[in-house]
Order: sequence, then structure tokens, then C-alpha cells
Amino acid sequence: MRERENILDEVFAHFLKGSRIFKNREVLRHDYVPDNLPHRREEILRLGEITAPALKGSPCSNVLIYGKTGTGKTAVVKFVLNKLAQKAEEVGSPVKVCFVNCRLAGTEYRVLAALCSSINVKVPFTGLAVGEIFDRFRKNLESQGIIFIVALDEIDALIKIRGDELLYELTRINEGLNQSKVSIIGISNDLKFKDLLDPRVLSTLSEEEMVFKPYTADELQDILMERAKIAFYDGVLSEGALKLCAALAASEHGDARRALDLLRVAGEIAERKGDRRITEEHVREAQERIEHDQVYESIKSLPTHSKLVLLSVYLINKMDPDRCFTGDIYNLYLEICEQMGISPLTQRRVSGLINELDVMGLLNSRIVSLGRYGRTKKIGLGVSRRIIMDVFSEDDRFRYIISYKPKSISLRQNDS
DNA sequence: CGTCCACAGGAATGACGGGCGG
DNA sequence: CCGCCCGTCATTCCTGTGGACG
Repeated sequence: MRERENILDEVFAHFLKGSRIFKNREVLRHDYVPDNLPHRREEILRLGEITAPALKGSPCSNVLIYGKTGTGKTAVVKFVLNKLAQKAEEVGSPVKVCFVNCRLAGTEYRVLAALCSSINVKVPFTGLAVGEIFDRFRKNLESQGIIFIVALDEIDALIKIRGDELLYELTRINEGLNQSKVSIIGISNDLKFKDLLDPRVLSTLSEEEMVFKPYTADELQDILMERAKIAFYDGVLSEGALKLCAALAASEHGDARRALDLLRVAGEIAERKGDRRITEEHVREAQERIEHDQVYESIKSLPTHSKLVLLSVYLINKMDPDRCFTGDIYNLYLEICEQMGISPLTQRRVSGLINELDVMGLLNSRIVSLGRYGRTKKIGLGVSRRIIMDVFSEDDRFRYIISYKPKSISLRQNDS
């Protein structure tokens, strides 16, 4: 405990002294929109052309934008809309823009509330029917006579949970408006998201479509370079470190978000160690830490029975990795349940849980046939034993189980 | 060459909880 | 506020199957 405090003291001291690494850490956050977006010139121009008619008071086409995470969709849309709003103010066009993240908003109501507040309509946080708030939105829009451009980010998240009703209403809203027009920019991470939409909505919404391709390693390098200039002091970032960040992120579907995370975490690690330069070594460590944190969180947030299954695999794996079949796991799982006074699930269900863990990458399973001795699944751990120990030793309910001695397994071993 | 093991994994059904319309 | 509906999780019952063994 005392050691921890000392470590913290050091961190605080560093912080108070002022960073020797970071000039401006903010620009490495992924919600930051830079002034310059390398390698997205085409996309910016295209979106600019699509939305430009709004400046002359005519409505613009609806747009649907796809692309995986970290391909610059959000940044490009925010960038273009900001410029557009600026220009509109300059020339006195009645253009209003609104950017909503649907996943963060969570419900139709809150999306609509965001739209309302962007045209200066006050609505209560909650309490109104969705239809009511929609009417208010429409009435005020009409009376103000504006060209309204709505960007709905992570629109797939809202559709998956709530259905496409809101989108349907929004695409039809122009029919009842004379003075005003609404245009929609939909942004989706999911390429198959179109399948979830009502064809009528889809045809209205996708008057224009844009697909954002993943960045290549070289492109990522340019992006990182731009940000690094602002984020770090001169000479802090080694070229090798930057290249490695780009390469690692490129191998992971060209995710700029990941690349920036790597750079930021590498910087934090260097800072904490008191080093003056960010090296490839720091980046590797950052990669491990990000990876570790993700796995750690995913295990920690598992439902109880999934944890118990994982724990069973862990224990068997520790004793005898060659004997890790579904039946063995289930027996041990039953034992542990009894130990902990938890009523166990059926084998069918546990088999399903094993599959879920397999999909998550926490387990590796493959079907094997033992001929005369049946057909089953051989299961291994997908992550290091260390990290599983870390998670479970933090949890009071499980702490004592990690050193549990399986009865059924040792018995069977004695048999043979 | 058929048998039969030890499961895989599909289908139907039930229990539960949370949101929604009236 | 209540009943209703829907989605999720779990159980039950089921059919399917690769290959060593006899």
C-alpha cells in the first residue's frame, strides 16, 4: 500500500512539474476534430457538394455513410457541417445543422430532444410522448423556416434497438413542411445495416451513399504525424514509434482511432516512466496494455455462469490441458457450483456458453472425435492464464476458487 | 462393417423482467 | 396503474455424427 502511494506521489509530482511529453493531450482523443483531415479530401469535397445547396436555401440530398470504426466518418461529417454552418452565418442563409450520436442518446426521445434543442425549442428531459415531441419539433421548424441538416451518428445502434420508426418519420417530415426542409446524414459502422431498414426508408435515406475505406498504414502515418505535431513537444516522438503505431493499427482494419489510442497510451507510458522520448518499446507496451485492458474488462463484465465456465476451463487447463473436453468442464462446473451454493445450468446451456466464450475469443474450441469414446469439443484458453487470475482474484466471490482442487479430474487421472 | 459413445446443436417451450400503450 | 407484448435466458427434447472398437 505504501509503495502504491509512493508511485502516485511520483505521478503527481510529474504532473505538477508539467508534462515533458505532452504539449496538448486533447488532440489525441477520438472526439477531437482536427483542422486538417489527411486523405479524406475526396470525401470532404463530395459531402460538401452534396450539402452546399442548403446555402442557397434549397434542400440537399439525404446521405448514407458507411465505414468501419476509425475511418474518419464522424470527423469528416463534423468538419463539413461546421464549415457549412460557418458559411451559412456569413452569407445569412437560414441553415441549421445538428449532430447527434444515436448510441449515446440511446432512445428516440433523446435524439428528438437533441434535435429540438438545436433549433432552440425547449423540451422537458422526459415525460412527453414521442409523438408529442415530434410534433413540437415539426411546428417550430416550420415556423422558423430553416434548412435543417441532421447528422445521425451510429445510426445502426438506434435501429437495432428501437427499430426504424424514427427514421421513417424523419424521412417523411418534408411532406408536411412548406417553409422548412430537413435533410438527413446517416452514419453507420455496420455495413449490413441496410438490411434492417424498411425499403421505403432506405430509398429515401440513401439518395446519396458514401463508403469510407480503411486507412492504409501510410495514410495512418500521415494522420498521426499531423496530430503528433500538436500533441507532443518537438523531438519527443521517435519516427520508429510513429511508424509502429501506424503499422499496428493498419493490421487492425486501418483503424485511426486505434492508432491514436496507441500513440496516446505510449505517450502516457513514456511520461510515467520519466522518459524523454517515445520509443517503439513504449508503443509495444501500449499495445499490450490496451489489449490487456479490453480482455480484462470483457471477462469482468461476463455473467456469473460464463465466469464459472471460464474458471472451470482455467482450472482444468492448469492441471491437464489435454483433458479439457466439454464433459470434464461440465463436471468441474457442477462441483464449483455446489461449492459456491449456486444452482447449476444444464449441459446444453453450458455448451452454449462455451460457444459464446469461443466467439469472444476467450476460449478456443474445436470439435474432435474420439471414435469409440464419442464426439466432443476440445477446449483451450484464448487468453493467458495470468489475466484470468488477475480478474478472479479481484472478486471476493471467486478469489478462493482459483486455487480450488478439482475432485473429478484428479480422480479420473488416478483411474488411468 | 456396423455399432455406439459423448457429445453438438436445432426447435419448441417456459420463466422473467422491462417497456409501452391504454 | 395495469395488463400486454416482446426480448432474453434457460430448459427439455430431440436428431445428427466421426471414427475407434469389436
